[in-house]
Amino acid sequence: MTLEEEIKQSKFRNVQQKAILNILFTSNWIQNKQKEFFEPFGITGQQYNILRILRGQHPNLISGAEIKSRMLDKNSDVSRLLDRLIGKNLVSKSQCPNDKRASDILITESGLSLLEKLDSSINNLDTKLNSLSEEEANQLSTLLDKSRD
Amino acid sequence: MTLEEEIKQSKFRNVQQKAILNILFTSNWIQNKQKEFFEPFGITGQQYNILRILRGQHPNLISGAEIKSRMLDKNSDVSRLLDRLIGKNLVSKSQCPNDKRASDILITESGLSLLEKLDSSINNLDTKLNSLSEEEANQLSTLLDKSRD
DNA sequence: AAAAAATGCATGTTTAAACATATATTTTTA
DNA sequence: TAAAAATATATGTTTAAACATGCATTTTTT
Repeated sequence: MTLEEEIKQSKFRNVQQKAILNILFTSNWIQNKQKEFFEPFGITGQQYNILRILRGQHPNLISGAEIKSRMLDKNSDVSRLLDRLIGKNLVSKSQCPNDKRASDILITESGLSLLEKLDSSINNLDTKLNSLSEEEANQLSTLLDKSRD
Repeated sequence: MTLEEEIKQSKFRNVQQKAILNILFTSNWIQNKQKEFFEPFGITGQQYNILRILRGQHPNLISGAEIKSRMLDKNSDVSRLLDRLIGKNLVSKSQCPNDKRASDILITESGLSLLEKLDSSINNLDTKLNSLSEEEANQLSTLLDKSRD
């Protein structure tokens, strides 16, 4: 289904504006699919985003600020997102000895094994979320990078 | 700045996944710019989305359900979004005589004149939000449509 | 070294999103 | 036509996002 059909709109100010609406619409569409996917595992897309960052870093420690700088949504309330993950025992936190303001965040064994469970089906999600060829996917990324210039 | 730089990540499961992250990141980026733009006018992006739909329809009446079907975010809480717009006197609501369940929504004069004020600078926003050529913008829309197949 | 600025994080508060449920009405089905 | 299903909206409740502020610590400036 094209954007025009999805939002029942046939006229746009210009093709650039149409592309913007399409980005916003597609982002919502992706997030809805992700929500369905993560729901049985008891986490949200944002929480998954943090767990993935922590695994990428594991077994190194990482601060909250560093996590924030790597997130997709730069406005995230990392402090309370981490609280929720700690509450689920997926993440642990301790004071950083070198910088007493900062905290050392680490993914727990339980968090790692949750991610492993997800790994097996995450490829299904990728293909469900994006049916482009390699070349097309690369083109898309290039255009998105360029559109933010 | 490329996605890799923006989220400090150089490896992705596959190019499709990278494209997905880029869509989500770019959508957040756009929404942040829009928020800045709309802030002085006292409305949010979603509220603007509704006002635009209502102007497109004006002077015809339109139901809440029909508005919802045209919105970018299909999960929108249209009922309370309309309440807020009515509170600002930008929109009016009455019971639909043909279908007593439904409501007839209409943009007010005040709503129309707000949109007119926005029109003059909205093109600046478009160009700020998307620096692609016509051809590239079309390509981008095509790829996004295709990625949702 | 003292003062000023910046940083990392927590937390209070307001606002909105998410989710479920309720109600009235209309449409469909049997 | 009576019963069942679907529709349009409102609203209660829980949860999270948004925004601001505060505090301790570190870094920079003078």
